[in-house]
Amino acid sequence: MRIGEVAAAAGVSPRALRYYEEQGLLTSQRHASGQRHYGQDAVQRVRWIQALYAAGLSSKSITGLVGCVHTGVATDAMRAQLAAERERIDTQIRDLTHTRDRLDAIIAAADDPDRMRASSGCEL
Amino acid sequence: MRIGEVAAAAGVSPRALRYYEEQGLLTSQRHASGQRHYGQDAVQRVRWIQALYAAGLSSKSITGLVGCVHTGVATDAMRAQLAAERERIDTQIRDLTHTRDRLDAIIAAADDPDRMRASSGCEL
DNA sequence: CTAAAACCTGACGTTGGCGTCAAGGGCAAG
DNA sequence: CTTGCCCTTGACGCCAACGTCAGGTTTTAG
Repeated sequence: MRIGEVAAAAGVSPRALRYYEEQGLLTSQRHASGQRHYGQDAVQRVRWIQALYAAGLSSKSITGLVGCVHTGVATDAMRAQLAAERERIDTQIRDLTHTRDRLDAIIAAADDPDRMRASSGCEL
Repeated sequence: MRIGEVAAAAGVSPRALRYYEEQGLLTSQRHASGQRHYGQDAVQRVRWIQALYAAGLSSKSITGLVGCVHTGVATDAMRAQLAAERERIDTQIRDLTHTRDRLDAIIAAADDPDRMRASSGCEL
């Protein structure tokens, strides 16, 4: 697959894929003319990278995880990083859940004029 | 309370509070000399603002919500925005949960040499 | 064969949520 | 009074994940 195809399939821009390669997150076979060529699994890999970005990991952290899984070898430092990131994400999920619940309370108040008036300044 | 006290209590910098005021997220009483003065509730308000930032809302979105709750009046547009943000956060929670579960699988593999070897290239 | 579409490298632009000086004013303690 | 900490505004700095433009090559469709 060429870069445009992979980008379209993964829902990102070609620029993003070149950036990932620059950061060491994604590799590609180069055709004689210099054009990049990817295997089918590149799409899943890009989606996974996107998920990790969405979870707040930096390029450097992702590089570590990629190297870990790629080589099939996990050092203690890698295991520690995996655990740390996992905990960070877990905390983030709890915080977001709490925020969502508070938003639900505000929405309930906004849908009910009586409670809206009664709760003036309740949350904010 | 003065700006430094509020900042310390909320765990942010005074600079952040001035920035919030600049964005219309936070108001303050001004003393004759120009110094800002806040009520007790400012701390909770700042924590709430932080939670919304952490949930991925922009200053402009937060301004809308603040205005909504502050005036005690919710327009249809405000209700729509509240619902939209709530859904965004809910989706984000599901995505993060999925990412965390995949990380868990990788961690399990990394802690078990046999599965580590067997799953070479499994997720990535 | 040719023209459009897709690709390349390199480099500068963007955005948001502050950090960080710079230069000065105010106020309680010793 | 003065020392020192906290406050003010204004302005530039920062960083990451790309967007975008320039200027040139390659591949593909007709």
